[in-house]
Amino acid sequence: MSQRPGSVQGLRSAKLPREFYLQDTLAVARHLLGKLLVHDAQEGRTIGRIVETEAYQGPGDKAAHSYNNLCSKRTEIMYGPGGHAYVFQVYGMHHCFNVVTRPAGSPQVVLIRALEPMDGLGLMARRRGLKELTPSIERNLANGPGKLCQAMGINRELNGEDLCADRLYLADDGAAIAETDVCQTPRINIDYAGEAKDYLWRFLVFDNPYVSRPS
DNA sequence: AAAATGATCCTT
DNA sequence: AGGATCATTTTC
Repeated sequence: MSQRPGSVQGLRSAKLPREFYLQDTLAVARHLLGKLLVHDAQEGRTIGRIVETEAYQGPGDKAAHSYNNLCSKRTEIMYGPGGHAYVFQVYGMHHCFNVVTRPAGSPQVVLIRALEPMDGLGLMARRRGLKELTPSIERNLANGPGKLCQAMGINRELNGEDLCADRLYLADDGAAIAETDVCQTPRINIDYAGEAKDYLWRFLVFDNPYVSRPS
């Protein structure tokens, strides 16, 4: 079954414009819920709907890689303009995909933590090293930052990628998450971050089966 | 040059 | 609860 570029399952979808990413980081994290993440790779197209995010708000945020304006080879992409990919490797084996927010000079990002698989599920399963696709496996395809990168084929080669271009981008297909369906919790695995560990900067869709951890 | 540290995932 | 596994960062 073929699909026109710019359309998903028959519905027209619009790529998010640069201005979207320049907003306040908490607003970006909130409004990325329900949006589509699209990767057009050589091996095929994969699409997932975002159901969980975390905001990392720059120099004053002890959990952020850019805390204290730390700028290194790894973090330099965060210091550029919003709307670019920040991809890094953790624990030597997993990748994390972040969206850079705010104008240049303000090193803030939103970590994408979980997706509901929408298209290219076979390819996602193959990349994840899974043989079959049961509903239970489908829920485990992209319910974590490392797993979604593996399923979507996102690695450091895509670090710095312009999300307003055609390879890797986010899109709005008209689906909206109601305020009453948005949960906020502390961020995951940042116990080292002092008082910042309690900030409610994780956003997830209430009762959604594709999140990394239930609300 | 060497040691420490993970924005994770999988198995027990 | 613990181990895998290694790039990046921090410390000597």
